[in-house]
Amino acid sequence: MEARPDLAAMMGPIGRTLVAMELPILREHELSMWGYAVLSSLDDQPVHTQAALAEAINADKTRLIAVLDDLQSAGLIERRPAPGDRRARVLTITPEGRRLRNAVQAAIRVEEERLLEVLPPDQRAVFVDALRRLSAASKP
Amino acid sequence: MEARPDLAAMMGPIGRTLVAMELPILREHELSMWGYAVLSSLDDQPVHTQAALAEAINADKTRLIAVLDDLQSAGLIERRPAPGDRRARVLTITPEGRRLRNAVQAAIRVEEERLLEVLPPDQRAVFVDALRRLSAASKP
DNA sequence: TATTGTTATACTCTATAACTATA
DNA sequence: TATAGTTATAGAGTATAACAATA
Repeated sequence: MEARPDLAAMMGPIGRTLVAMELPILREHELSMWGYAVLSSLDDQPVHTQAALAEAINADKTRLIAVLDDLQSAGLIERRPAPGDRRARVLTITPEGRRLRNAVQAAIRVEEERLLEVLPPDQRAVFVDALRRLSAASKP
Repeated sequence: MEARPDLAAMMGPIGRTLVAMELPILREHELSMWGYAVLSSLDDQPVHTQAALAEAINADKTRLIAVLDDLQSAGLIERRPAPGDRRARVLTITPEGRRLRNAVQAAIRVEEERLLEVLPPDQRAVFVDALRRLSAASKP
């Protein structure tokens, strides 16, 4: 067993660097971190209840409400009553929301690739693929 | 440019899984997350001011004080006045502190390796090495 | 004047409980 | 009775400001 720092001890600084890199980009687009998470989640497919969205992005459903209010009043998402259940709200991203989300993600991607440049070229794809596998296995 | 989730979006769930895995181990040894971070930092070498320790583990110096009080009264660290500067305190880990730290880290390592089993064997070392490079580059 | 450790205070984020309207 | 969304409240964690001792 080789000596190395704990995984969490290594991931902490990387995570802080990623957040510090994203915050200016988000602020430039007048979007909060949670707002961006919501847009990213809705970009894949519409969600049929706010509770489901909260669980999908690991947020508290009570905390999401102000976020959704802001996104809706900014015209980035739509909150329509669900056809079958008048309690629920169907959440969809608007074309403008998708445009904004794509712009933000593209800017973030540029910075991410810059960070990944500290890795030997043949390690980069392996690292990203490993992250994908581990995050998929960490869903619960 | 291949499509993939943001790095932060993938690291979030992994980080939560790691924390959820560590908490029971820490509780079993009656150690807080910050206490473990302090012991791990001091295990490498003594630190000559509390402020330096705070910066090393990315903590607020005011928040560290209660943590150090607990560790000291548990006999896991020593806080001695610095020879040259009577304001400062030299922080050292005790033999018992080192024993505890090693036990906790060994238990964490077992669980980490179990998580890494979702990766193809030839990806594991690459992933850990990439984490090490990225965290080293994320120090500021 | 600046720094070390400390205490006290304020603030942010998050979770808990309670309410309404539907089912 | 249970669930979706909402609101209001309480709690944990964190940062900010101010202090005494020393440099």
